[in-house]
Amino acid sequence: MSAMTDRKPRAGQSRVTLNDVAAHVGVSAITISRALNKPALVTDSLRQRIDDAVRQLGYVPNRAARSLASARSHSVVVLVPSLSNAVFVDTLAAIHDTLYPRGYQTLIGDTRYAPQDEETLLRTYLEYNPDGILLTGFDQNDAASTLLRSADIPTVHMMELDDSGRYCVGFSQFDSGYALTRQLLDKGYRRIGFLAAQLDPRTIKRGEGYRAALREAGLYQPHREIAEAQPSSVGQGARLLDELLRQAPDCDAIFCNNDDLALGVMFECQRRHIAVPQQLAIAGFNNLEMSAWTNPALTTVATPRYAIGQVAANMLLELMAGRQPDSTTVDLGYKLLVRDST
Amino acid sequence: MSAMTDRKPRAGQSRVTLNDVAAHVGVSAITISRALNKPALVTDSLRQRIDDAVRQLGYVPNRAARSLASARSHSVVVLVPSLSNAVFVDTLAAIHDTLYPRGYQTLIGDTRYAPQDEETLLRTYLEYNPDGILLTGFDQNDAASTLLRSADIPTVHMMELDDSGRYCVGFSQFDSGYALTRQLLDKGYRRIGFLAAQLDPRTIKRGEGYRAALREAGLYQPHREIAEAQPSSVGQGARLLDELLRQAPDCDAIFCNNDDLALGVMFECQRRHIAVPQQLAIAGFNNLEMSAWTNPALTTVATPRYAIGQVAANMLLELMAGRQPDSTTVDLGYKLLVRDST
DNA sequence: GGATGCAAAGTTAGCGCTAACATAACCCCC
DNA sequence: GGGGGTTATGTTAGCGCTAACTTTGCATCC
Repeated sequence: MSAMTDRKPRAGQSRVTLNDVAAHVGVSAITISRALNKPALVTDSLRQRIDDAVRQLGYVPNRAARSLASARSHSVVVLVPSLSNAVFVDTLAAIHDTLYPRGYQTLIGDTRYAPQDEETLLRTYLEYNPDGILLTGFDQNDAASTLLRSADIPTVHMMELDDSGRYCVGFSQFDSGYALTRQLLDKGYRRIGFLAAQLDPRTIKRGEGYRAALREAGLYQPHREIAEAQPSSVGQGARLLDELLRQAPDCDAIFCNNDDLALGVMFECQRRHIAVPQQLAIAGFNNLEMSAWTNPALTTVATPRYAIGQVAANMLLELMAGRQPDSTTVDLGYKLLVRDST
Repeated sequence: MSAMTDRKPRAGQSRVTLNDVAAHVGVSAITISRALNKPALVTDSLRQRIDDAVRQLGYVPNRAARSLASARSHSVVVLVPSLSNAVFVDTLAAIHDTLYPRGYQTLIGDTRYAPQDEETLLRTYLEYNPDGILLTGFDQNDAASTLLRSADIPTVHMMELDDSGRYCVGFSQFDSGYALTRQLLDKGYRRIGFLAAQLDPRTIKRGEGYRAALREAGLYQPHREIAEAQPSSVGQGARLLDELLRQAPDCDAIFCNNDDLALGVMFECQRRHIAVPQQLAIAGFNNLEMSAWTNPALTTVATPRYAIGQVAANMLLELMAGRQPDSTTVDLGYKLLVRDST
């Protein structure tokens, strides 16, 4: 009220700044800054007037200026290998849900399973001066590792476990592959095939679990295993089944490294009139939403992807606050879901 | 060479800056800036020395400072309603592929189909001072529209068309729904059901296309239509089929608004021993990767989502460069894929 | 009633970079 | 051989904000 100039932001010119708001309210810029960032430091009535002015002028803070002045960007970079995979999308959702209320913006990068792309993305995103970084797995290439080390920014790895002292939240990929295979063995299957695509480190570790379980049972036969570097997909599942049945026609069960492969296998079985699970049992991995609804319902491994995002984000919050998390490694386990397809 | 100080960046202290590089090379900061941003302005030999120094010191530019000094952030914000939907993921990939080589970083926001979340996200992302904005559809709420207007940043809308003068790249949702229904009618189906979930504006428009086609043929019956506000999913497809068959057991075809619904319907038909397409034809929408591999293969509508991302990003590049695109609206069409499920 | 303390607001300087202008160096040509 | 142009580099200032310190105002207490 009283003698306030009523300039409204001049259209077409530069955006409204803190100084504009300050002039409008009749206080100094720092007071506006405080009212917005540390409201407790400003008297109620003044804060009220400031809030009104902000709204009236349509003030939008400039993050670049804030970041430059405070050396904190309030941004967190998350790199995932794929956005086409529901696993990572669920994790991203959890991360956003955890970080956003705490004032951190999530910057998402899709590395497409390519360490080179991951390095490039990381390099670009470091320019944003993130306060924290969330990575998938430990498969960074040398250049990326060097970047990370010299950037010296709190970092948490997701999905996998490791005891090198790096912060990580996930589950044992090896164990989960082992357990699912063990489960098939316990059900009486003896000629168990394995189909994998993409061949990222986690896929490979699950394959190792499969192999270990079969070796232990004296039933491992290399020709029952097909690993394909192409991305995982339903079509890939159908193709790989064809290939597998050609080189090992007597398989009685198949461990598909991903539910989408399993779906492709299932449809291909329908086309070939192979009864599931009577003639061929099918198991998948990840428990995608659809997997409960296939016909027959798909046996799979439920992975705690939302929880991983939550716990990793919370661990990162601790690190960004300069505190030490209780432990460097959090194992969130996995769960076998035995359904009608096995 | 010669008398260069060999200080290496002091670990633990603040990051290496342009000035550090300048001091190391023995030139002024602006020259380093130029060597990195406009290499043609610096002599080859000097640029070589600068590049070496940058590598040696591990210099990472500070985007906040750059953005503040130049009033250009080299960032583009993209808001999509969902990351669980392959449609938007493919569009995002196209956008990144188009913008990244041109020096723009893509900031991804997931609005979860909620206009309120979209507004909040937009508000936050505007703090990054994006040079351009890509939005999905036109369903921004009032506050978001006001924000957009006063921010005065080049904006392109994706997926839908509109003739209000806003820039957009997409296809006619109404027409595609109409065309698919028409196709079913031409095949001789007379009691065509419609299943929709999510009920976002695009879903609704496709439903209107369905209705128009049936009305035109004198075959529209409201009880054959079910629209559910919950997100689309395979499980939802199974549930909605149950509901539909309860209120309209004599349907001879079903238009599912999304391929994942169609997949759920297909599995549910298998469970109920309903022959597809003999007893019930099924059509989906979007042509997800899996749709070619279902049993029977799914009739669906292929949507040009990658092309939409490309064209929208290119249009945005034009706008950000201050040029006028040839037209405000680009219709990329759609394609009926008639397969065995109808 | 003046020293003390605390709360609320202000002043100053600078984060790291680049726009805009200034200068220096060199070339060309009549 | 000096005006005019071109190219390569430097100087200055400031983008919008906040950290750190300073000032002001006011209540409190012996």
